[in-house]
Amino acid sequence: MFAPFGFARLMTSTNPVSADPANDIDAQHIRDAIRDAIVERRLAPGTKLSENDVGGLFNVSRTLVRAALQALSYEGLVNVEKNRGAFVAHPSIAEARQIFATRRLLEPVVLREAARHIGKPEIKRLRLLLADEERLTRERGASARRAEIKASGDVHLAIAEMTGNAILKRFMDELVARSSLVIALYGQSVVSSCGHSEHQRIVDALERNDVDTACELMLEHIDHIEADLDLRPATKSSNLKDAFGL
Amino acid sequence: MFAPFGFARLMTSTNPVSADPANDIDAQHIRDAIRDAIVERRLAPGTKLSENDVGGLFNVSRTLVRAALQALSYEGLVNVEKNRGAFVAHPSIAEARQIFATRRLLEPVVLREAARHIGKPEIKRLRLLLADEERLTRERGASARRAEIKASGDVHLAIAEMTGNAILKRFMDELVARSSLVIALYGQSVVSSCGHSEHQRIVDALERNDVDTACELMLEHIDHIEADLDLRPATKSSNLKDAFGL
DNA sequence: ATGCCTATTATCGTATACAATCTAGTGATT
DNA sequence: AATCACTAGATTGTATACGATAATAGGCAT
Repeated sequence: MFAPFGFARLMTSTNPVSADPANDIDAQHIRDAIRDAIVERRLAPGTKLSENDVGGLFNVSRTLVRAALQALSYEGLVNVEKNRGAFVAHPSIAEARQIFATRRLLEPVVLREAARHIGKPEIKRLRLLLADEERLTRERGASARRAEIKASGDVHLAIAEMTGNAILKRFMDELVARSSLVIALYGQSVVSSCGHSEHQRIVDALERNDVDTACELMLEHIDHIEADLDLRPATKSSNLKDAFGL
Repeated sequence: MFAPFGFARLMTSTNPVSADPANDIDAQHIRDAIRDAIVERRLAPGTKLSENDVGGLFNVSRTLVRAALQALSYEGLVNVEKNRGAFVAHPSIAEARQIFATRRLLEPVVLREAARHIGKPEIKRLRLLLADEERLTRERGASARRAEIKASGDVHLAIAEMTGNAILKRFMDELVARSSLVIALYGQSVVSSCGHSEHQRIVDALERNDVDTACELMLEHIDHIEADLDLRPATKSSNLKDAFGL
């Protein structure tokens, strides 16, 4: 069987790999490519990631693909089922709630920690990200939509990076990536036009050194994202929907 | 070259593997064995984990060993250097500080979250862990010492588990494991006789539902652990020490 | 037509093989 | 004596091969 449906989504359109002469692709490269594809929702939750098919796309053996999939499994973006294969994670409603619960717990901590290291240049960098995000909001097309999703996460990650704490940053990496998966599954609106202005207000508060307000806004922001999800206890149709949508 | 120095420390003494008939060892098994060895400080930071040697110990091929080492690398317990091999992590002073800084940020959050789910049975479970810990404190010998180290971490992990949040729990898993590594490297006293009574007071506070005090005690506890470390900027001897100690 | 059983095929799990890279040791040169 | 160059050995990186497991399809009985 061939890659069942547009597996080529895995590749960024500007980066054809087949017949690439200087082709030094390693496991990390593959891992990043798959993660980007998942986070930008080019790969739907539940999609099977066959070792052969992925390897074929990148012109590498299963060995490297396995390494990449194993790493992604550790990040919670991929589920590896023994003797069955790897699938793009398909978080349950309980997991979805847990991911957002953890964000509500961690983001204020991150924000306060970041605030201690934020000065003029950091604010400037955040403003640039916000500008990017806003520009994408106004553009049309699927590609802009994907970029917007990524940009929205990047704001949170940039703040995490400003803590200067690599561990904290990595925890946030995981949470943001998995959130994207949850939104892909349970999101209702195309979201984030509201999300953007909220980011802006958070940065405004940071600029005023008003960390308490920034934290409150952050919590509201997370609440709004979660409110846009349909986390009701699985109208049984979800099973059917999977069968068809896939 | 053979396993340079008592590589057999990797194996738990009660679990001989060679010539084991029902020998269904997988990557996870190896990963756990190595992690336990690191956390219980049977393997010194910086030790090279040769794929051949480890594979030989478990009677498996390099394939499984590589998978295990890769997973451990993601947890921060092992550093994999390209084309050079895997080494038990040897956290720098900066990393050590970061690990404890992150614990100071996270543990209060974890504690408050856990407190919401803690009732009589949870307190009872913690008391049991404390009893174990105290018993080990009084026992003599290296094996009791190792068990004590593990027991001390288990108290923190049990609390994390009581949050009911698997993600948070995993974050704490990583932090506690890496802390053990830092203590192995920079610890001065054999520690933890003080640590135990501090755990006890934290649980006491939890039992009284006095979460604020529990958090304060937790922060003091972490401070005490860190205070026992020698995190001065590297008397250059550390390089020499490696050469000899290994 | 439905359900159960078996044979086939595809995919994964692990070991092995070979190529690329690093390390150590030897000897020549300054 | 110290440094550099080079070769031999060991170790890792990646591909491939083979056995094990699970999904699939076809035949038979009900």
